[in-house]
Amino acid sequence: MVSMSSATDQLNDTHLHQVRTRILDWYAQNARKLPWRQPDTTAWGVLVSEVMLQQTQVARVWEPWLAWMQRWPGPAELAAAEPADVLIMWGRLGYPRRALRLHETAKAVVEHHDGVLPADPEKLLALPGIGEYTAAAVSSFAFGIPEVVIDTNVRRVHARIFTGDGAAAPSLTAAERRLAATLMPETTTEHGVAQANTWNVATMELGALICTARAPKCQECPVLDQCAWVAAGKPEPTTVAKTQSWNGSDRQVRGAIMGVLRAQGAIDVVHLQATVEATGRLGRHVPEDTQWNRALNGLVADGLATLKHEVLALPGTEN
DNA sequence: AATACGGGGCT
DNA sequence: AGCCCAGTATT
Repeated sequence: MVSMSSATDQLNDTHLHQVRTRILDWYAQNARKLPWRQPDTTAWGVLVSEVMLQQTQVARVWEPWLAWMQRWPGPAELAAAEPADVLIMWGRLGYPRRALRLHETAKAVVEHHDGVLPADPEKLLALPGIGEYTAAAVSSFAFGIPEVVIDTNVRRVHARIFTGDGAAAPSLTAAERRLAATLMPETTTEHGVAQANTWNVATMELGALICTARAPKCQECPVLDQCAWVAAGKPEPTTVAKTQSWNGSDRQVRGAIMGVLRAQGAIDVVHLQATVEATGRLGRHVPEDTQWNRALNGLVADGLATLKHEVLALPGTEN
């Protein structure tokens, strides 16, 4: 394993320039024509795509993004929507709290930014559901501000090419931020700024299409002969992220309840029992009372479900 | 620094 | 049966 400091030490201008050029050229030839990359996409549309893409793959976001933008083209339209409709429209994208945060952001943009999404990454960061990655991504992709964009793809690509590791560390480190900043093209000219923004998306694209987490397509990689990880014989990653269990988890139960609520066309839990009985079952996993109540109370507390009337009997909770 | 938080697709 | 995914917020 090569340490981060020695990796940056061996970065000479020629090597870095070649890596940049090859990845930028590769992107020019291989970029996917994603709907949110169309030139007429608004900054708001870019934000919507980025929020949907948080922990959700491109293939699953494609159609929902199109339908969403058709229904709510801008922050004003979304701000005027009912939270229940927003959650139902979110569908099965996962992590439905993202939909709620996006709705809150739309309202904040209307209220505090004259209905115009700000370009400043710090202002974006202050909006709900927008963190370090999304703020930088929207600034760079939608507004052409050369922020350093670091997502899971970028981290893996940098780790392999420059550090020689098969995978990035479990969480983003200061060393990774420094390296990523060092790798950005100079932004002293207008052309440099444009190149820096393309560098951001090109590195992400390389990670998504070629330098994938499992079974990377190294034979098709434009920087195969400049990759520190390949040069080291592609050693297996030392750190393996532990996977969170799913079967029987609260998340599974919460997700199943949300599925029933979407199917009934309303997020109020008053009719939940009737819906569950009418549709047969909640899912494969039948929760115990305590877990059912914990999940339901959690959803209500999170604003993902509403309790407009007192619920007299929930499935399995009648005494 | 750890943990909670969906859901589906791929190996 | 794991592993992974254009992360964020909370503890």
